[in-house]
Amino acid sequence: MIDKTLDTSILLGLYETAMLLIKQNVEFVSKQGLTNQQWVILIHLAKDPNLPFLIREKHTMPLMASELADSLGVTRANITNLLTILMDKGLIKQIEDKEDRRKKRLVLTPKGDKLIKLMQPDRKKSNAQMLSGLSKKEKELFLIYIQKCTENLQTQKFS
Amino acid sequence: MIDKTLDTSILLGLYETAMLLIKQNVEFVSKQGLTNQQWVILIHLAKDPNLPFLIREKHTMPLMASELADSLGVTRANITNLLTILMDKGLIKQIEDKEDRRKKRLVLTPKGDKLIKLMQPDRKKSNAQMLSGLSKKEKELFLIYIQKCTENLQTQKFS
DNA sequence: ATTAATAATTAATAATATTAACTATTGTAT
DNA sequence: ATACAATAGTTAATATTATTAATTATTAAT
Repeated sequence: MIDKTLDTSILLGLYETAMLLIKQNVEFVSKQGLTNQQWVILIHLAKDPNLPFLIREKHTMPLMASELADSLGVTRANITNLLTILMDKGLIKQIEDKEDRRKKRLVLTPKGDKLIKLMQPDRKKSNAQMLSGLSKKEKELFLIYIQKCTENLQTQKFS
Repeated sequence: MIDKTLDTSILLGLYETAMLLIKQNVEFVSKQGLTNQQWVILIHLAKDPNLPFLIREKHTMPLMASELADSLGVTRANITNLLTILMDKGLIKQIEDKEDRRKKRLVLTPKGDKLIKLMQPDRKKSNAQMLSGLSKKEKELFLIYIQKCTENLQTQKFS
């Protein structure tokens, strides 16, 4: 018999919430012909200041594929596939790095930029709906708890 | 330019935390030759009282495949595949429902039960580590916020 | 008695991601 | 200066995970 604990209830709760959240997002972005992963790449290139990866690390130069792989937690090969699709759609383009010719910097095209801007209002509405019923103070605490978890999960790797 | 908001920071934070959490769990359960989904099914059959699905709905009878599909948010066909693997491994078994012969109830075998019990100590340790640095009071608030999100995400479907 | 609904399964396929091998370029250590 | 390692990206083959559509069996509803 497994006992009921706060820790495990939180973990399984987080898991379920994230699954629902992804499902909803898949629905949202598929209206624009995007997959969830493609969308996440686009908001990275749009420098969304809410992205944990961009909060933790300052990036003055445009991102490259390997940095996206880091942030999304997938392989570079996978990122290559996703970027090819986004380039075929004309939403992003690669720029060669003059200083290091191995690197390719990634930026939104005007079309990609326009698409992200177009989706913003509905996106914000849907995000607000997910958190409705929580006060500003509660949301601030919520964010702190989430960030604490991420921190713990990332340092755990080295134990 | 996308603006920084509490709502979106929380949403993207949740997303990242869940991805890290799943990665860690995949590592944990793969040591026992399980995938993440297989593991989630096993703790359902072990009646883990921390599972949101089991908190929301009382189940006196053993679960059936369609209920698992509901809880995991996947198709019944997918569940069938997962159950076949778990039965081949001898971790679960099907029991025919006498009252309704369409239904098949799912239970752990002694081997499956033993495996779950064996994994519990490490599981609890890892869950505690994810939440280290948070007080009991903070954890209680955290759980309430998570449950509020799930609620909001589930009612949003009908808008 | 017929039709609809529910439960589970099967087969084919879609999607998503990984591994391993390869090219090109840059960094490092003799 | 040369050799070796490391980084960045790509490609091809494959693994995985999940879905859709069709099928069987059983039960519910009209």
